[in-house]
Amino acid sequence: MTAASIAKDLRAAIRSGTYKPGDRLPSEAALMSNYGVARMTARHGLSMLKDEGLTVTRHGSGVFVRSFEPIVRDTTGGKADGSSTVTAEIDETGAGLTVRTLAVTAEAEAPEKVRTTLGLAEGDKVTVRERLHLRERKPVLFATSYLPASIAAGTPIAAQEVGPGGTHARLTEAGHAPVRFREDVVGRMPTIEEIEELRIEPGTPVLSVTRTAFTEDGTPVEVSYVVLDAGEFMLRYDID
Amino acid sequence: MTAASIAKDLRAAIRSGTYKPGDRLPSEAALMSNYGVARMTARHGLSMLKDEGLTVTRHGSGVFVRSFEPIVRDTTGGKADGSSTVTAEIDETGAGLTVRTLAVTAEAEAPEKVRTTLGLAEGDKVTVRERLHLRERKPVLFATSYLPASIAAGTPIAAQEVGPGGTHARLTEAGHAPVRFREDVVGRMPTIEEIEELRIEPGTPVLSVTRTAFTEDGTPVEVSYVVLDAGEFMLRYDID
DNA sequence: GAGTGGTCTAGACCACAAT
DNA sequence: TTGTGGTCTAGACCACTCC
Repeated sequence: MTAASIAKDLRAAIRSGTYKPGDRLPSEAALMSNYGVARMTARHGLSMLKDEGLTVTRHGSGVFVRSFEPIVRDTTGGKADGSSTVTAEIDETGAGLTVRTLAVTAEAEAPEKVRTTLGLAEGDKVTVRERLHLRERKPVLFATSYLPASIAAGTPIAAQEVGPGGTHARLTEAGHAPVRFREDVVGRMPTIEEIEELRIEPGTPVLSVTRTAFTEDGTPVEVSYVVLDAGEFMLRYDID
Repeated sequence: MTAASIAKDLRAAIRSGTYKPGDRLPSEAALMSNYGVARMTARHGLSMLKDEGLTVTRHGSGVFVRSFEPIVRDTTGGKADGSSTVTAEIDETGAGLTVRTLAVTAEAEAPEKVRTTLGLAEGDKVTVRERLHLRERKPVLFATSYLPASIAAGTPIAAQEVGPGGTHARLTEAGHAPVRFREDVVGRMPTIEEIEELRIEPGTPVLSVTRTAFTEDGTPVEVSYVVLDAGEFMLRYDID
């Protein structure tokens, strides 16, 4: 019962404010002598806090209390001016958040899942856009968007630079204005790839958002798979 | 590097379908002899998968591949008929999901956070409702709602049974129809209390939703703090 | 009873940080 | 150089599951 009780004590101390965000917790050696336990037991106690997302460990320097200052990703229904979620994100946080377009493929095979969502036939091609959002150099969001190549190929959507207003503005110009959106949100632990790509701290989940855009007549024109570092974001939905 | 490589091998085997949801992974003893490592090393490899939410361990019986079949919590903007999110949840999943009202307090002190959100003065009382949602006996969602006692006290909202249509129907009858909602969603690891209350598996995050309901003139009439087992839910938002 | 995971000990060597 | 966390070994005892 000792590892758990070490964790319990430290957790209580963090909650009560004895240790504040950024503070260093007692070292493994200190816990060993304070509690009279073996090193693996002290470590286990500390690792529980890490798995709860309460602390971050810095090799060679210590275990520190974590802080949470989320970026607010505001997804408002109201403004039907074509301003996308992406721009909303940038506006919200100002200069701190930057977007990097990683890759654009004008015509690619559609994965099964995408084909079903977009209602495409086998063999139909899609335009793929991959982008990464960074906050102060740290990657915080990774998104892959798929659009029917029959709509997007040959437009700026299939180019590296989409132009002002983003893909939604281009879709509107092409007569496929997206007016309804569906976002499916799940929370889960990151895959190894996501841990590397987003440099996610142990004990931090991701939010996985599947976003589908529909035109007025209900035709899906874009599906995006967005993975966000849950330690960096709050999703805000304003409804009705 | 051995614990990590055991995890890597097993992870790959799970992804490729060698081990399917519900299947049992090799025991610690098997991994010890297969990889020629000490028990703690084999355990550490397995614990990585658990922390990723890929597996569940059953004491005395083995380590098993986990499955994910989410309840869809549909939060549609459209239907302005007073049907609440709660009923939507029930409708979605049918008989599997039940709601239990844990406690109702007609007049209570408002926590600082609640007072600010609802725009109350110090000393103003609130009506508090706590409820728990269960899926096949397992608790999956815990919610605490706060309403100004000046509105709710003396109405069925402050009673154990709110009646048909829920609190929103009662608010509408009382001339405080909630028509706009804000949901703030964050993902994080559960607290110890949440792990116990919702019986959350290790490696499973929670979704924490702060929901605020506003009347036509922008007055907040209810704020709810909802914690969902992320291993059980998908949040769906239909926008515009 | 045999097999499974849960916890703990006591010690070793390594890698990184701060000084 | 000293102190920090990261990893691994070899063994012990316990608690739970299934036959």
